[in-house]
Amino acid sequence: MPHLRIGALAARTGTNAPTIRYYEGIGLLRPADRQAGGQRAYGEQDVKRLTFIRRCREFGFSIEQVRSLVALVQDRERSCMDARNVAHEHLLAVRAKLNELKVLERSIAGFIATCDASCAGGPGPDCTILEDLARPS
Amino acid sequence: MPHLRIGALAARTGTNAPTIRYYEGIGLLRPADRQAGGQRAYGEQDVKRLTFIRRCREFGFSIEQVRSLVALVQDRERSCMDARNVAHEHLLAVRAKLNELKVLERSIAGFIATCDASCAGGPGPDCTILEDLARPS
DNA sequence: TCTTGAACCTCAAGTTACTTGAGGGTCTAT
DNA sequence: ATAGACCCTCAAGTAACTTGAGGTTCAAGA
Repeated sequence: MPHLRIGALAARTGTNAPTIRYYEGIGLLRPADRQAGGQRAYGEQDVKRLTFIRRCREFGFSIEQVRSLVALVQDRERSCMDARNVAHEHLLAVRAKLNELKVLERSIAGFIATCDASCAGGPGPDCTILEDLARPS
Repeated sequence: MPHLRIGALAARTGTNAPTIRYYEGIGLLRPADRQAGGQRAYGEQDVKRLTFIRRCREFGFSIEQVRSLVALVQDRERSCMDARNVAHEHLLAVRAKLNELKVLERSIAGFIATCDASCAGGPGPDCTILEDLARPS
């Protein structure tokens, strides 16, 4: 059983050490076993758990959502359907964000196009674009 | 000259009062004039400025970016081309984020589809989806 | 004129999800 | 045995606000 120290666990999971300690602190990871000298010692189970957590975080789940997802995994009685529902709710949020960003992208691209068209010659005190941005909608 | 109090300014700009005070505190808005009783008094110029700031924030510019954009507007010498460049840099960031989100959306949708396919019958202790999420990539 | 209630004031602390820093032990290899 | 990498704890910093406590001012109705 090769046990890992915190840095190795971090490397294996795409995390870093302070974040792992932070997760332990907020109870997302169980208090780690300690070696003789007091350093944290981890096993494969911890790699799994932390990988799960990181993946969920990458998916944009909040810490609290991850917490319930972790609880779901823990509890053999409750099914993955509960997780599915959490995920579905999140999917809707992601799609909404996606739409917002698309609108945003167009707006900025439009702004730049206008700049390029009307300020092409260089600095001009008659450029009204920044003024436009300040106009109430 | 109908002067506005903070709540009216907030309403006109889609902000709220504490946020306006916060912006004043960090120097994004100039210290507001005060009425007899010490309450803040605003004019049309402030509506413009705050509208500009809010719009930039909605565009996802950071406070610091907005700060430089505001400085650009202030400075008649520098042109809108400078603003264009700030915007262009931001556009690239938005596009990157957009791509990330698209990938994310597919991942979650895939997760849900898998759930629907393999857990359709209801809770099952043999569901491996949550296990899968914990597998190292 | 008085009084209520909404809107305002300041200052401090809370939020999210971490990161960074200070000051000091432990482990491993030479 | 000693250097250097890695680890420890605890506190504070980050972004961009929001929330709360405790108190003042304003506008309108009785």
